[in-house]
Amino acid sequence: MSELEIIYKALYSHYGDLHWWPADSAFEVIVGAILTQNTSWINVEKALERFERQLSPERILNLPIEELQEIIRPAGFYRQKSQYLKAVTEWFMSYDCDLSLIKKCSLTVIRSELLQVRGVGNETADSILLYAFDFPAFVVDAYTMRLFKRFPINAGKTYQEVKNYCENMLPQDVNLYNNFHAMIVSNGKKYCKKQIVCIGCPLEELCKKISS
DNA sequence: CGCCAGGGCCATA
DNA sequence: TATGGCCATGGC
Repeated sequence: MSELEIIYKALYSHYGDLHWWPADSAFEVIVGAILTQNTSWINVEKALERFERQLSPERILNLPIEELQEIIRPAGFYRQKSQYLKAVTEWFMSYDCDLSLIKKCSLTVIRSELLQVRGVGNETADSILLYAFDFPAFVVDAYTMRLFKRFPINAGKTYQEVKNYCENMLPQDVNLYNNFHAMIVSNGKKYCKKQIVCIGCPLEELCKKISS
């Protein structure tokens, strides 16, 4: 069993299935993925609530940029993110907002298209692929990097290296990728911010074993 | 008061 | 390829 699978099992025995992403629709996942860039989720929730149950591609495109900025202000970086939201929504509209149409395409095609959208980088693209469209795209984020550095797992230095390492090491399973990232984030918010071995962390025993 | 949060863009070397 | 500055709010 690989180190990754060992970590997964340790986390899973504690967290179980988290059923991410916390959103009511694929489009809300897309919006949330933009808004949460370098931003705490609690602030993203505040911004999402300010749409007052009226979050649709049409509305995002029709809203004057100033009004959109005012709505998403609590999520920070609101000037750039308002532009990003309009850009990614335009891309979504190019598929007529049709999920089945998007899912018929290959992961590679959709990923490269997303990466050409302003404001969509590696992590945002993979988050959208995995959590909005159910593609087997492993999501790497700051928590993942930190976690691997702590153990340590030499998965690589760049985003692509770490992503490829994980995808090659694990079965390409949407549900596995979904819950793995969800658990890494959930655990990372609480533990292992500074110390290598954190008391109470589900990975505590594993940390001790590896560091010894 | 300072630090950071579920990044990405851009300029520079 | 690899740094560094910048963006902005809210919690601690």
